[in-house]
Amino acid sequence: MFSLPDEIPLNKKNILEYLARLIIEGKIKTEEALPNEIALSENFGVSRTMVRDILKTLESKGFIARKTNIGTRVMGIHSWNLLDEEVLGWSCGALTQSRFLLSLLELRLIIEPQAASLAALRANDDNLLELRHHYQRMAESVEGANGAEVFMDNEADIEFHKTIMRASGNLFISQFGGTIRAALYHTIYQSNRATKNTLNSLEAHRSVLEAIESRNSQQAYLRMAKVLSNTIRDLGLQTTGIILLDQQNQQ
Amino acid sequence: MFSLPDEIPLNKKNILEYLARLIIEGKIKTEEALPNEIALSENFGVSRTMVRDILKTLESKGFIARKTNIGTRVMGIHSWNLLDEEVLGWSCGALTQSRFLLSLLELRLIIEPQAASLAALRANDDNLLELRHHYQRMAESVEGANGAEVFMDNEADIEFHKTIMRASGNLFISQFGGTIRAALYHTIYQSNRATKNTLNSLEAHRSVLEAIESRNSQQAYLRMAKVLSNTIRDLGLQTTGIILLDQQNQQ
DNA sequence: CCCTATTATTTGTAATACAAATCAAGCCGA
DNA sequence: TCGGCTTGATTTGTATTACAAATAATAGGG
Repeated sequence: MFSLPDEIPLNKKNILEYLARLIIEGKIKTEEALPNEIALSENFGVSRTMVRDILKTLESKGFIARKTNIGTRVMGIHSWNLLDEEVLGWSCGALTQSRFLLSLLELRLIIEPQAASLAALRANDDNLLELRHHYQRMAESVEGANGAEVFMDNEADIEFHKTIMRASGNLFISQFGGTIRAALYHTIYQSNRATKNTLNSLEAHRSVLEAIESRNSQQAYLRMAKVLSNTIRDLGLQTTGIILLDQQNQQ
Repeated sequence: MFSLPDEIPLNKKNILEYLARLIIEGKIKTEEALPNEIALSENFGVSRTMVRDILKTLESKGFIARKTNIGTRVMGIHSWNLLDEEVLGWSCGALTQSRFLLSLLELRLIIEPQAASLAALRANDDNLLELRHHYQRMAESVEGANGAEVFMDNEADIEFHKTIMRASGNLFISQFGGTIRAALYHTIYQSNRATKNTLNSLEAHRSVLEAIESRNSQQAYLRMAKVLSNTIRDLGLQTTGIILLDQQNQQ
């Protein structure tokens, strides 16, 4: 019934990911029932304890629902806990790009400029120090590269954005850090930027940093919006319907 | 060591909530270690199986981390999965109001106007029908009440907001529906609105509905922002640092 | 034909045993 | 004395078995 590729060991993590991907990819359709726990344990050759553990995790991520004597039924995408880091990671590769990636970029475009604005008002000295540190790492990685292939330290990039969200002082916005990590990973995978774009991107990040350091919230907002717009443009996508304050409308 | 009030039966759900609240309220501090599984099972008088089940749930919600031979240590608030509906529900009562509630309202102010804008562009006929239905229920509940005490159907209110988020067509924004439910619950608990405010609120909701129905995204954005601003004002709070397009800046 | 009781199936809980990981202490040798 | 290795103890992780509880399906009686 179910079987993992031979080279993959049958541990909890792998079986979990295998089943999750089957659901995400639609191999197991919504409302369909999974075999009962004993059948699954025999199928995978693991104990029922482990099967239950895996099912419990799938349940907590919103993939399935369980009831006594009903069994396990698969839930639709609207029940999935997409903001969960693992779920997001699995989904990135699987879900047919456009809608998913676009939703993610829209979310960033909504959240991150506001996060930058709040950070400009609320960041403490540690936040500012850390932010500058991450920027330095990005800058050094670009300088260190030779002219031919420009390399940007993606980890530093991710941490830069995460730090801003933490510095926003908003308990909920801080939570999106993990979400962004997966997003950037996927983004970077798709867009192998040209030299010029990388340099532009670095410059754009620097402008955000400086706006926050100088406590100018509106400028931080606008510049972060610019960073994201560039990313979206580089990916050859476009977002419609997000209302952004722009340069002309500055108060 | 740990003990629930006598009147509460010792089932999984109750022990889970009990431990979660201890952590949220700070009775068990961050980085502190919990007793091992056997000790806990003896303490509560349940099997180790159940204790493990509970701990696994706490882990999935970000409250604790577990390692072999290290034991279970409690994590800080930044690890908590605040967007989880249950976590949010427990937190509402426990966390010292101001920071938590303010974060929640900021999040709504960031997300919901944009959701309304997107909904104006993307809502399908079913969405519109459902939205109008929820509005009708709100209106009827107000009309049905006598002059003395005006009653607003909160469930309809919640569903109204959830429907807009679903109609936004954004996979991630849809996820905030559950978050908003808990938020409104808490909000309503605090603010026993005057008659006038209730009528104003109904009117404000109607204006959002009409903007979405007429596919005017910017108007939907502005009017939703108004709804939320009113709520925040009625609670006697104020948000700073959120950048909103306002009437004067209409493009 | 409808209502009720029984049965069967599936998830939920318990108890026990052992495996695996990891920290700490002790030992040994250089 | 220091560093690395071995050994043991502790704690979580996995497996097995048995039984409880919930509920759908079936059979039986009026």
